[in-house]
Amino acid sequence: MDQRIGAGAAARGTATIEEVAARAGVSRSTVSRVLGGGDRVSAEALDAVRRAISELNYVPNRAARSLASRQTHAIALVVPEDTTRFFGDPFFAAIVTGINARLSRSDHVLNLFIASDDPGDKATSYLTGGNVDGALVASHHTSDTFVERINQAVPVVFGGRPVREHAADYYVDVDNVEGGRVGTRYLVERGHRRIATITGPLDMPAGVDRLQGFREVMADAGLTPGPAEDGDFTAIGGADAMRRILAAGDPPDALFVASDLMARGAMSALDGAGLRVPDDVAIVGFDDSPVAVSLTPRLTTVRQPSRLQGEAMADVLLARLAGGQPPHATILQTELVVRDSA
Amino acid sequence: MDQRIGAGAAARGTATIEEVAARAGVSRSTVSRVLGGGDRVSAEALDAVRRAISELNYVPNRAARSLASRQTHAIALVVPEDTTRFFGDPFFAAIVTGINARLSRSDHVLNLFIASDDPGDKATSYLTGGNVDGALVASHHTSDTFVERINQAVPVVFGGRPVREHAADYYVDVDNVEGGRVGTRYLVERGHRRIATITGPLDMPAGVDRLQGFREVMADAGLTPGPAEDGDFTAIGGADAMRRILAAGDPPDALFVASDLMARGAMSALDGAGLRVPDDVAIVGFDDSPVAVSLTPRLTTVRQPSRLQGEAMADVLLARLAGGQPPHATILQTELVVRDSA
DNA sequence: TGCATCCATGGGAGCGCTCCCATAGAGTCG
DNA sequence: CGACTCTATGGGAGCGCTCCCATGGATGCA
Repeated sequence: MDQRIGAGAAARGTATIEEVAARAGVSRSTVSRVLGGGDRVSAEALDAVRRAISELNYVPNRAARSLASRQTHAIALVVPEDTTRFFGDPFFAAIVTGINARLSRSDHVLNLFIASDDPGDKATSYLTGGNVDGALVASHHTSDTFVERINQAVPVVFGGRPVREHAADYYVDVDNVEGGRVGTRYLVERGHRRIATITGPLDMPAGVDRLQGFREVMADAGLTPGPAEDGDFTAIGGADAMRRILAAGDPPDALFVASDLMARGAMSALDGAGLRVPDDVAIVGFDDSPVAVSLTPRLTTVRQPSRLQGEAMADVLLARLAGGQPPHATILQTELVVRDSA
Repeated sequence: MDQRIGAGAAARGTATIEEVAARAGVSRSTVSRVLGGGDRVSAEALDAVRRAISELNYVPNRAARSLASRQTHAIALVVPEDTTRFFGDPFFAAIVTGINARLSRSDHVLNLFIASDDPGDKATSYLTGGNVDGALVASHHTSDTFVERINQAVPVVFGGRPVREHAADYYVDVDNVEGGRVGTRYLVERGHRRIATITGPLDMPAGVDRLQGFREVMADAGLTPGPAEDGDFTAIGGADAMRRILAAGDPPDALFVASDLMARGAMSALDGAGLRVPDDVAIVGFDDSPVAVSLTPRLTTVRQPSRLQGEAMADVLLARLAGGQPPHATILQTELVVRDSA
């Protein structure tokens, strides 16, 4: 109700640092030191302050702290324009979960920005205007100009290798080339010979790298790679790509598909064409997202540690903010999960 | 690079309000008034200030503003524990998009909180500690104790009717009962008689309400409702529910399914049982999320305006914060989208 | 013409915190 | 034992803004 707004504004009078100090019988400065980690504070003082804090249920005022320290303790999560797609993909869901998990162990808050490339955009000027300490960019497409601008204004960590990679950039990625190799190698080892692939968009490093892994293994095995069709990392795109592959004649006996979602599309297209998985066509996906086990047959897939990737992104950014020297590139390993589709 | 951190901290010296004032030849106060909406400011002053702002590329310092105004201009989006599910559902993706769209037109920022029910939880004390102006709660399950606590500390708007509805609560929901009626009525009008339903979890209002709509129409039509099985709003749950319905014997000739995701599961189970959609069993889903059109046959479904729901949630909260008197309940209408599955 | 009223404007005070410097007391060392 | 160092502590200043009140000029009305 409305009085709750009023009450909120009043109850907002959470204790201040002065009140905590008074109760603990120390000065403001000592409380501040305790808040900052408890260095240079005697054991008794530390104890008294901690007790006062919990008795008064004291929560430091972020605004005051930011103003004085010139740090915002806020981190932006910048999400590419196409939100529905972003959130609709379990891969991103896992990343966000990981970021959050790491951040909840720090005293930073996550600000969510659905970024548009609108020049003079409010969000951009907010980010470059000193209102966040750093940004996590989950864009997997061309690093639009606004990302460049943000990258110049505050420390940024990219999820996935940036499109226009710059030596100064920081990013956390999965070893997509090796993932592509692992998935393809499994198919080769199982005796498949006519192996096609459905790729991610080739303007995205993840799409390119997985395809490269596929090609390397095929070449090493002395096999001619089957068709490679772009499935756009979506279920619909995967189905379309599958139909194009089938329309080309000479159906493959196996398929390396660069995402689980696309594999789902491919499987339904295969089904429509009367082909059976894995008997007629074996399929290996990529992600090991929840959809992998929801399919029939359950999908054999290359697992990428997406949640971990989110945590690592936050980790690297936090390390940079703390003045550390984290590596520019953090590469996480993939793992094959064998189920029923291959 | 690291010097970028330093540069950032220095470049952080975005112009201050005083600098803008000096450049515009007015006082700090006048600039502040312009920032606050430009009331009580002469046309010339207004113009000069606006020009100075854009020339200096001035962005107000949020921390200082918050500290002085005792408003944080931050709004929390509280997401239930189960993140993967939350983000994995396109329904929620649409809601988040809507919230963001509305907020980007205000000067509020969105803080994302993946809430755990951990008592003494950092996030909870942050939220109740006066660090946000209000919260949007996307929980569709039991309103856990932490939500209660937040609800007492700051203005909250719920997405969906709260489980334990309280007269003082604000929420934005879809007319689920009517949606259930619309979907079922279509099936009845098409001549189907043995109509079963797959429901959402019955501890969620959306699950209960859609079922109620289904039952009402069946009763009005003088039909005996077929089995109602809980599909948990997931694809897997939908498939399981479908199998249970089939196992009960006497297969229905139509199905009202309370979400598109569950409809997808149901369709694959039907397919496994050798039954054809819509010839053997007609299906009406609920949501009209992207999966509806990705299915074969494309799903006839009850569209709910999820993006709009997100916008409305933000709208109501903003209105409350501005001291307005928005209605406690905002109910959005559904609409039948006829495609190929029924 | 005089006085009340209104408006645009300027400046002081203060939001709650951190940072820096000063200080007192306790050790340490030659 | 004096000079020095080190540690814990307190308090002033100031972060950049908003809010409130005072001011002076313009306007309205009798």
